[in-house]
Amino acid sequence: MRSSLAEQQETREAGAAAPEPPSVRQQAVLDAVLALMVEGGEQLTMDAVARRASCSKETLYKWYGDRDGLLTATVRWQASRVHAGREAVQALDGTSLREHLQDFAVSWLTVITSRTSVALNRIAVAHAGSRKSNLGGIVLANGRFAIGERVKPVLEAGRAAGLLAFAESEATFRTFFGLVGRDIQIRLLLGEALDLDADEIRRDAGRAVDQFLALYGQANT
Amino acid sequence: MRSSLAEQQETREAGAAAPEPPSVRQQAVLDAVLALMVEGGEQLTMDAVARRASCSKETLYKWYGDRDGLLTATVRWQASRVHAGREAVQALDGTSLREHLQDFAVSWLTVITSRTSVALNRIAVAHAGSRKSNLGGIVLANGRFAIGERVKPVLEAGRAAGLLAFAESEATFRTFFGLVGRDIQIRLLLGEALDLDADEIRRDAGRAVDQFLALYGQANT
DNA sequence: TATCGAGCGTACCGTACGGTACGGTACTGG
DNA sequence: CCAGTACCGTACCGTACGGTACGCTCGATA
Repeated sequence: MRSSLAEQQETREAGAAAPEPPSVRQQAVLDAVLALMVEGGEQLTMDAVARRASCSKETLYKWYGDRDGLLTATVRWQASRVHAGREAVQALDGTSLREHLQDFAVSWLTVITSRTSVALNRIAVAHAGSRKSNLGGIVLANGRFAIGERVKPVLEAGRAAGLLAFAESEATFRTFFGLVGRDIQIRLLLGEALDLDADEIRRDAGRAVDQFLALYGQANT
Repeated sequence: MRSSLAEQQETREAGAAAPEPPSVRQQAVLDAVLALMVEGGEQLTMDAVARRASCSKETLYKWYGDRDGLLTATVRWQASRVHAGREAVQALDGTSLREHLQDFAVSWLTVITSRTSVALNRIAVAHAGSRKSNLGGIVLANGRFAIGERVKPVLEAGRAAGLLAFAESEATFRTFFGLVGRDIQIRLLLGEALDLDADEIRRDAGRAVDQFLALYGQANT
């Protein structure tokens, strides 16, 4: 865990860098890629993408260089859509802290259980095995790390308000992350068909927040 | 989550079924596959396996039918090695409960951070995308579900001894699972290079057990 | 020693897929 | 009206890889 801190930083950098926003037509192409990924049946070949997007392979290569470039652009494109703006955190009381955490938990669960996320993560994981162009880094940067950066200020505001007690916000966030996600993501990635509906997600999130506050909360929560 | 319970059962069945134990020579072949997976550099092609194992492709096809069969056999082979015998749980006191949980946490963290597990899970995840022969099911059955089945009796014994309070052991185990694993597995699968040494694992496990007991423990723990 | 099966090494086949080339069309600016 | 540009569709190339065929060696059995 020691050796990787610098690398995480770099990863986050790399993932955040957006070379240039795709044109409308290009977005359509990337959406076609996403659609193919989610459907999964088709083999996600350049031919399939071109057919699906009604464009020529030559154009794909012109725009994205090679297959990896296309995949990378797709991952970035999806990432750019997920980013909800990070609102500034002001004064917190017990209720609003709980609500914030609940929101994070719900939106995180919603994301990781979505067919898009599962498909994208599968691609990225598979890719991480064979090196070159780290999709994994981008996915991490825009998923796990992005939400971490959004949650930590809330935790710190909670601490400042005397609602939470903890030493390192990173470690504390990771506990929160574990309580929320548990075994869900790995089970989905490995092909299990658990589909949580909005209600179950809300209940799950609620339980996670309760547990988190039981561990880190102070008196008046 | 409702619809998948029967399927989980089935998955577990499927994963547990061992058709026939591989001969020594066959084990050597499977070990060669594992080695290639872990090294990752090579492309895990049938040629590569044959070369590495010093056997002919024809033999591979004779023994395993096709590439999928080989992969499946490899996953099962690795699984068969991980299974530590499940010792019967007798009377627990606070200390021995804590020790048991600590052991589980340590061994789980050790497994999921091992290069073998990461490589294997990558393969299985990639495979889960394209259907057919569910490696994912096997990995789940022998990883996540197997440890669940071993932990739950301990939890129940702890409850019987008045050391723990909870309603469903499955849900309780999942919380434990989340507290132990947090974001580690997904980060590793996505290619991050965090390598925990034995010491960090022990500390991590200790923290997880502390937190778990804080949530579910009764007085005298 | 003759026979046989198991299995190694190598050569081979078919195909899928990444990547390139090119002709044809529509739109834009002069 | 004429370049020039962008891009679609299709045909094509090279190669990597799954799967098969075959000759050869070696150890076991009679």
